[in-house]
Amino acid sequence: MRWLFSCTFVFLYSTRQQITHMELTDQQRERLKALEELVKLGINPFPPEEFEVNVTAKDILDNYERDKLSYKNISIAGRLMNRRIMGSASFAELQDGTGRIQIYLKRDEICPGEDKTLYNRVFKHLMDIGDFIGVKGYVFTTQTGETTVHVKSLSLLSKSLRPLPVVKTDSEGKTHDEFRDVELRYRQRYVDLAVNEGVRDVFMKRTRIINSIREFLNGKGYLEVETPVLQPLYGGARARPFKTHHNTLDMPLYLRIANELYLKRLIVGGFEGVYEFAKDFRNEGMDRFHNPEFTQMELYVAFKDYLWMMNLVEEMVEKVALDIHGTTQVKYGDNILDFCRPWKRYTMYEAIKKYAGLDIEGTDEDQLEKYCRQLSIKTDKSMGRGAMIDEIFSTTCEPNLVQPVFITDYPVEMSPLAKKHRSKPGLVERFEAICNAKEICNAFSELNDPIDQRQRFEEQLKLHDRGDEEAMVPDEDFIRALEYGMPPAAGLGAGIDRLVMIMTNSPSIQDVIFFPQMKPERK
RNA sequence: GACCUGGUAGCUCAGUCGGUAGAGCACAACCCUUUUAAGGUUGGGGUCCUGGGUUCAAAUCCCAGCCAGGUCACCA
Repeated sequence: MRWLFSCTFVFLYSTRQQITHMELTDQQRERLKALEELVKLGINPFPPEEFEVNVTAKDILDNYERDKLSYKNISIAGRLMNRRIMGSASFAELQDGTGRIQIYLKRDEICPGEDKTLYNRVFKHLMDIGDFIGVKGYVFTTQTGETTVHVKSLSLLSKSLRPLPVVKTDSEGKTHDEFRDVELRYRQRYVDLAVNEGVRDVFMKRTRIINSIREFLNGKGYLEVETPVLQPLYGGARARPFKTHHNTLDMPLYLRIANELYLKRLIVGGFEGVYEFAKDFRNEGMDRFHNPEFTQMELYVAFKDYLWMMNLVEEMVEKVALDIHGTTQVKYGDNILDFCRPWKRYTMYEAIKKYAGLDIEGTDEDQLEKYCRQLSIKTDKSMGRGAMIDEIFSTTCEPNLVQPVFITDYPVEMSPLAKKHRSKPGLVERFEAICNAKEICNAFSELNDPIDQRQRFEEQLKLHDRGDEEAMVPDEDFIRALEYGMPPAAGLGAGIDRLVMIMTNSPSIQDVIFFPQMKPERK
């Protein structure tokens, strides 16, 4: 109780300090003055009472014309976004969670008696753009044909003390003074969401995409699970981790870079289909395709292989496109991407033959190094066959892969958790789905042979000792689990952020993550 | 990490050859009863990212730094 009291006291004290000592802009001072005057008039600028809402902006705009009788007695709340005051009558715009609707206020209707303060003083001078208000009244259509709420009573629900950018759209649909500065938009996403039309829609689509995938997987009978974010050993991907420390246990912990090894332990335990939408963390560079924390959906299904998983991925992503866009064709930048099944499938060797004109099947390291030189790809001694093939693929093929495509059968060195190919030595049973030149999924027939797995980990350890910080560290408990026996299984990792980028035509990963990572503001 | 570009009013942006800092929206005051990027009149508002330097004089030129975006590298 005492600490609560002192916290509250410190909070109030520091708030007052800030308000009195912080340098305020003229517009902030105006709003504080308005707030004081409201209090003097007996109006609480932050009232606690519920304001009962019985309709949304979208509901009115969608249905009023068809069903005018239902909109005689409405109550709606939202943010005041624009005002056009014409003496004793005014138009304004109210924005709620569903959209914007025009409201109409007449002095003598909201102030039927002698006292015109509510209109003349409160509405015209003490309320500002950004304030939350509640109105009651009825819906009508103006002379120019705009569906509008005729206000009979008006109340202030929450005062806004900072000026919101005013974004306007003209009759041709052109946006003026859009809140555009990306740094401000990402740092103050609340403002971005409040004033920029379309931003909210991107994030609503993000949730719908995740729901669509979840629905699909639940429909197949797979179980959504949760596995540790804090891991004593990081594994399941090639990446540098974030390291942290547990005080009581006095031991290092890592934020997960993947959850693969935990989900496979669950397959060992007898679950036959498990998935998780996982926040993963990778301590690497950032650009418009990489945020240090990102969302990956991983799925493991017993008794299946990577060929089966390819069909599932096609079905799943096609469903997402249909759920979000109603068609398999999705506009991204200058391209129309078509997710209609079946997608093209190339082995990695076929892709390199097609796009680089090189036949690398059966080539030795010297020959590959020569090819790399031809393509001006830098090589070093740590690079084996696999690494060079991977490099050749990413420089010559990937940029050309715009339409969704599966690339299959990767070199074994790059895939320490994938099962060796049933018929092609040196390769593993793995595929990536690539779209718009970026990987969106990665999957394999999971390696379930504990002896082979131990050897792969040992190979990785050698790479690690040579200075490869991304090489995987051996996980003895995982091997122990495999030794008890894991059924054959197909596994998948799907980059949710990148899928959302594509489905929402967003050029940067920061556009699909509410609060992308940023350096602190200097103050 | 390297290179390129940018940072000016609350927002969006101009700012010429180095010579007292500009516009639109927003804000304040006034007018206006169906407007809609409402309109009209008047007015206020600036650490020109920060710190140095050159100069009689710097938003502007030079150097260093901070933040952001882009390209590359690293990385899936």
